[in-house]
Amino acid sequence: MSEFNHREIDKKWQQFWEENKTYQVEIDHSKPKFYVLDMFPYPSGAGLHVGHPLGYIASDIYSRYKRLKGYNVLHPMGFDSFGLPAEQYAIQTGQHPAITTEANIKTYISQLKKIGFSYDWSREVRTSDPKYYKWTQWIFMELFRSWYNKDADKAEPIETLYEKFAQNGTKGINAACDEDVISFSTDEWKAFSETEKYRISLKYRLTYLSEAIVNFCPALGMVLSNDEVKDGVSERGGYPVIQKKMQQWMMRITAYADRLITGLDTIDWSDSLKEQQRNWIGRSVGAMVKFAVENKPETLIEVFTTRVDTIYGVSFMVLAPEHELVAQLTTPEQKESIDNYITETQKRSELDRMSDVKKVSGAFTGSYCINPFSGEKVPIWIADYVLAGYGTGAVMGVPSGDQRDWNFATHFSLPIVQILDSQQDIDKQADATKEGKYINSGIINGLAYKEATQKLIDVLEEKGIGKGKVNYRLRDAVFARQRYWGEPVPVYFKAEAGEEPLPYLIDDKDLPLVLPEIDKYLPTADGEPPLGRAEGWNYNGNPYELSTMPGWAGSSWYWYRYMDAHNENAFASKEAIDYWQNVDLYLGGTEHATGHLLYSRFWNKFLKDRGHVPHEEYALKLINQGMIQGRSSFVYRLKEADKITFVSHGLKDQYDVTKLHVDVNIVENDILDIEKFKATRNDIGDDPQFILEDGVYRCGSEVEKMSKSKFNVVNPDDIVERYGADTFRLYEMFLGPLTESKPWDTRGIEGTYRFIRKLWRLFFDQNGKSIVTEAEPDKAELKALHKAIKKVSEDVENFSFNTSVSTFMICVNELSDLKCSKKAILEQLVIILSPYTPHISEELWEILGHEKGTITKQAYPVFEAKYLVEDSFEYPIQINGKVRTSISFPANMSKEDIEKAVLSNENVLKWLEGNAPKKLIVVPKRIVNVVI
RNA sequence: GCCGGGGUGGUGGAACUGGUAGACACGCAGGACUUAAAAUCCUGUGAGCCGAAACGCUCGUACGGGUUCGAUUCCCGUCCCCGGUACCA
Repeated sequence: MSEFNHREIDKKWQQFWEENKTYQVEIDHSKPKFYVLDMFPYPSGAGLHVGHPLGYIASDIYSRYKRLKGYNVLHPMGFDSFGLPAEQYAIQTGQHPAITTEANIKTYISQLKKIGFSYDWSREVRTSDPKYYKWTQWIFMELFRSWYNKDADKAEPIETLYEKFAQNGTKGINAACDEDVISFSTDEWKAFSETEKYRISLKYRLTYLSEAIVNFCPALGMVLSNDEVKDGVSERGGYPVIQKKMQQWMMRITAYADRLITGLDTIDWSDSLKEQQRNWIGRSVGAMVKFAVENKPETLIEVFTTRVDTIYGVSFMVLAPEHELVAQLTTPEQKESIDNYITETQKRSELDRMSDVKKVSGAFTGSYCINPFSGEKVPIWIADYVLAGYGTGAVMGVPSGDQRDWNFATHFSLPIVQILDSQQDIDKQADATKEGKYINSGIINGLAYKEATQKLIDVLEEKGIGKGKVNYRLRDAVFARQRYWGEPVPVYFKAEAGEEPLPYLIDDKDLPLVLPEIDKYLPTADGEPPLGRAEGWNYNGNPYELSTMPGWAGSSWYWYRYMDAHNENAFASKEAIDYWQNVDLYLGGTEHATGHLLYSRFWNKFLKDRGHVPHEEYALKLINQGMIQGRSSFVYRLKEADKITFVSHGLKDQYDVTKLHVDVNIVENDILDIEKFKATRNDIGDDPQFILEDGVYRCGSEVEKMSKSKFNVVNPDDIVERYGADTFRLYEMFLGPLTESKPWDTRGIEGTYRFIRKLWRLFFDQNGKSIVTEAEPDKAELKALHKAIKKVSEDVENFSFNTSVSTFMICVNELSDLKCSKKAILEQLVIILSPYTPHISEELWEILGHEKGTITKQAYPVFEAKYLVEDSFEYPIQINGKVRTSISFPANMSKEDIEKAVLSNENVLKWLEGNAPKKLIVVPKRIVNVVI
């Protein structure tokens, strides 16, 4: 083989691995286990682009490295195959989402296989497979069958709650539950009917029904995701969208808020990601205070505040426009303005409401409430910066201490009261200080922050008008989608005579509840979700729930399914879970920080509580890979010309032009392939003109998100076909640090391609004759090799794959300069390369005379320090911070001796010009600085 | 807006714990080989300055300050870009 042929080599080894089931893994108690997990992809219709495999390549390198280090590595792949895009496609084309999904998965698998990943494909899972979602439904049922006992700080079977009710009624119950639970005694409990007991229990379960606000599009009759809403109208059709309350299944994730925070201290995830989760959960310590409405002492407005100490500074009360008391509090004179304001608010999404802080808006209800401490009358307003879903949906306005309140008060001419003697310039802006002593503050006058807060909370609790409370920004998760392409909720509704229907779980033996066939994927005429179209969609005559589960359901437990992917009796066998335990390394994007990565931790903690899994946290280490952006190319079209004319990038400033995206696949090194351009575009006329520079058409470029509409999508298949899987793998790693986002630029791949060919030439001469020798390596060769072993091992452990590719390049350059083709060196080089370049490493391993396919069974080489010892170091010598000369000293020379030697060095003395050094800094093995 | 991340040559990036900024690679320029091309190899390549050359000098890690003998690295402020913002996955 004179030139290395990547097509043949890739094919040969991919086939070999498949036939020999090289990467299939079984429970093996003789080896330590290691579980490397990739976030599984949603199989979109566009297929993989070069950005997707970045994390997969990194995790594959790590997996292969760990195997060479003697671990039994579980490295699986699957598909998160329920989701909105397949459904939208189904709505447009009538094609069943299962069919498009199946086709997309096929494409994904073939694309992934071409890159040579060491996945155990026998364990592949798909969330939309009934055999899989049977267990998603089962976990939903387990959640429904559980309540959260705050005393035990864990989820327990609902039966234990029934027992507690039977023993003591609601006395002493400390549960995560709905706000509106009622109190009762043992006797009352016993007197309740079974249905009544059941109805009560629904308010305690970890999945429950509740009202939640959704984006509703009346014209489409659909609930839309935020993604489908653009500027207040639906993306499809451009119809108005309003915020509407709707009965929804919810998950009581807030019960786990504290454990989700404290658990972060036990896992090796990046600080920034942990910080995002902490902030998302948003634990804040404060107080709940009830304000009675003027002349209606029985009507209480509850507010949560983290600054109860500022209570004497309250000059207004603001409710969310959706707050349940708004209608009742609005006086007839104010009704019109309040109604208008509410209508306006409904048009705005939560994000708009939060983002827009410059514009102050609000409306006065006409009512007042009474400050429970000062007894003063406080006007009640509504404003959209208060969100119904956070806290109690009401805030007390303290303009002197909070900038947003200050803006509101200033805008509406409400009083601003100073409450701390240390507050400064409160006529110009709010001052949130906690320093100083309170003034104008009744019972806390003269106190400092800590005592004042304690005193106020004591009084609140004593009088029963409030209490100290921990509040979370985290809200319970909505667990229902009015969509077709998701897991059916295994619940049916049944009513006692004359009663509201109640939800009941189907029997375990009836799982999975399989998604029914329907004629269209749209809501029904009367606005029910698509499942309303399914015929016979009932359980023994009782209607099923019509919503399906959200996208995150199936991805919240999938790592367990890989452990035992085909088990029909459990989500995974006890034996499998005992062996594989949890994920040692999890790789995926940061965009999942507050979604998937939080929900999955929640489900895992729940499964732990109920004894189904062994650990509180499922992913010990998490690495977030960055995004790969696209590099878009542009052509410049003349705005005014008789014929359609494009002008080259360098000349465009001389004309009036429009910038247009052009497919990056017909551009090479920024030079446009004009013939292909003409052939592939039908919007440029028959005979477009080109104004060239240097005889070619140069395109402009910009870095943007990779997407079809920007014509900058690069398909890994094309790259693999042209350069081979190994070059592609190396280049993806070489592109930059794993965790950063960086642009794809196909040009640079030549460098890694050259590297591979250079590597090949260590084995063969131009005629394809092997030049490998059995000679003993010398010190320089061993040094080059062991330097690489050392650096690459460190880099793999630290996930610095980009610098390890550089190290390989340097090593091969050195060996090439040394004309080293010695077997002893090449063998080890090929092994350390094999996680990065598995195909060519296998090939070269065989060429070196080893049994075919045995490189995966080798031990990872260990570097030997003796080859790396430096006998001396070259010290740059700085005079006043500028390098003026350098001196070489033995490696083991003491700091004192170096100092002496420096100060007696001729060159140094010349630079000192007779000045006595003030200070001498010697940094061992680095630098010497003489300050004069 | 809020939360998190980032900003270094023409380009992607490197730089250990604060110690010679620009490793490695792309691109570009010049050269060798070749009838030619490809491939390969060699040389140069942050900006500016001095000079025949060697040597050398000044500036330079988004911007403005600060700490330090010394700052891409630490601190304060500003600008810009990316991710998330609860129904995209």
